[in-house]
Amino acid sequence: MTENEPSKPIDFIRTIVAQDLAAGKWDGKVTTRFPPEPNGYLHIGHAKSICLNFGIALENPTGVCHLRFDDTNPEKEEEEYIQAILEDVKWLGFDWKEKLFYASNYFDKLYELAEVLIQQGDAYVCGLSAEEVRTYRGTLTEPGKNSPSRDQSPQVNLDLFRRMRAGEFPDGRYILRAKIDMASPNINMRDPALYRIRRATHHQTGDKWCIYPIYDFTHGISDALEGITHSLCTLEFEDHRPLYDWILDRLESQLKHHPQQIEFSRLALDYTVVSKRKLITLVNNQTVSGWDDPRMPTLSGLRRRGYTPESIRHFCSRIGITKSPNNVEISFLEGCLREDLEKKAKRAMAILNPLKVVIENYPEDQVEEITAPNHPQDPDQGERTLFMSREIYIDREDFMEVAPNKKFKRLVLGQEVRLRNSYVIRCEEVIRDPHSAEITQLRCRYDETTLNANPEGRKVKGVIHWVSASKGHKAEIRLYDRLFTKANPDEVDEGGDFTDNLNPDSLKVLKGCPIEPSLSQAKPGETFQFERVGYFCKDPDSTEENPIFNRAVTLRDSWAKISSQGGRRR
RNA sequence: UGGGCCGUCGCCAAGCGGUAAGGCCCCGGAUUUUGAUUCCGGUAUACCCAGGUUCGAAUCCUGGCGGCCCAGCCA
Repeated sequence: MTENEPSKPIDFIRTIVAQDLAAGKWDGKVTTRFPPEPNGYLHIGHAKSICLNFGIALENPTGVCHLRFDDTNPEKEEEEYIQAILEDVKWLGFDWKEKLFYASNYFDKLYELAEVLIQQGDAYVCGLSAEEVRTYRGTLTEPGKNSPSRDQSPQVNLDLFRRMRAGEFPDGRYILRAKIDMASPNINMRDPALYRIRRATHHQTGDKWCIYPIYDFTHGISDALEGITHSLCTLEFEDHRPLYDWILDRLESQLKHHPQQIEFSRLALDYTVVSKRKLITLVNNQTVSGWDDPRMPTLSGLRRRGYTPESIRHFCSRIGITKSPNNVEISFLEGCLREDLEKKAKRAMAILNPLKVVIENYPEDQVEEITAPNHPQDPDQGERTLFMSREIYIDREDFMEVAPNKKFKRLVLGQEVRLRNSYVIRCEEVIRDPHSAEITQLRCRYDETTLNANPEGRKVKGVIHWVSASKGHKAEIRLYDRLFTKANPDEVDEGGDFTDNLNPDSLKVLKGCPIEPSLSQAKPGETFQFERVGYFCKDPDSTEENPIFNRAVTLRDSWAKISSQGGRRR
């Protein structure tokens, strides 16, 4: 599944893996894992991690990558998310084979190891309230204070812990804590919590447990139990590595395996948010239609928008893996999609903003079938049939009564233009609504010698797209724009939040857009290039009567650049 | 502020003491029945700053500056 880039990117993590392999470390094995918590849908940031972990496994003969649900917080997790995550990883193109795990698979073992820690004097049951624990922890600059429970004997701790498990205490009454150092400059080492009492039904283990282990305790042990060699995570866990190592060191006699945790920077995309907390807010506020709204940076949203797995994998490969802030421009992602779709998407014509054109010298009842290639550079993609008729629609943007400048090469009153895959027409007259003065129709004439042939003695430089008025179908077209108006949505005034920067125009719905008939056979999820406009993906909400197309991304538009420079010279 | 991490072109990113890869963007130009694609060509005397070591520093040393993360019984 590696992308065939000219220069294969070898990052610092792959370098470490290669060195370990060369040194014969880990018995020549490399085992990674992708450990999502099922508390939301996967997004583009997860794709980076998935491509890294599964990518490394694929690149090495002994490589294996596990998919493990980090499901230690039943209050926030749901089965629905598990199914969505499984589907998204598969869709992205990766296969965990039989290596599907849940941290909850290890709850018995985890409990047993917690008792070992207690017996070794490395953990104790603390009776402080949540608020007290916070106060005792100290601050960034001041050391914390020892809990009164800190020096209880292992016997007392063991008894209390067993009673915690047995359900003798209410939620929050006690926690199990590691006994490390309340004065550590690293706050994560100030006797962190290992287990809490929480009477919540777990999506995998039901009501078997009323105590649940915390991430720091669970993660490293799960890694060790699965024989993970390289435990890759994002930078915010750098401060947790001493704890990861501390736990595995204390349990060395039990586990006999100590993976290496390596951190890399998480992905940040501009003009969007990549944080499950914020994404779930957008879903709950109904700012978007759901996790798979095409404006969402979730994998399901991108899929519905028209993104291909290849384009996302290529994107992940291009941004690389480092520890420096990975603030990537959204246009970079868009470029990856264009690049992929340029090769793959069949071409078609659709009119977003229709203007009727009547070709006066075209026979009233005549309809010509024109065969056009589905892809101009790739004959293997086949052909489709276009229908030429007396009345057609063109895009309003492709006509101007008077050319604004000499560079304008679309249709102008009194001038000629080529209809894509069809004839050259000349605009003879502009019909306006007598009241509004709005242009309602163009009267044109066509040159019947110009089908698949250039006209004699003159050059027609412009080509515009069109759809037959009588034979064309109608569709709903949804135009998407960035979800936020600021590159960094978190840049807000005092007291505000990221939703203040929502883009009110992130979705525009166009109805009754003329589309060429061949498009009606499209299947949901199929992507086309609407020539001269952009790439569009058929939405699953489409019906027979109302096909819906989502704009994945526009075509690059150098004319927009020129025309927006307005009166500026050159 | 204590601790951890980061700072090379607008963005991503190579580089690991020998005189700044590549990709995206951008700017020219060619071809084009998509102002798309494709194809040519151009773009950091410069590596956060200041000193120092060295024949030679983005790479080593010292000191600054800037940014990100941590005070959940979340992950």
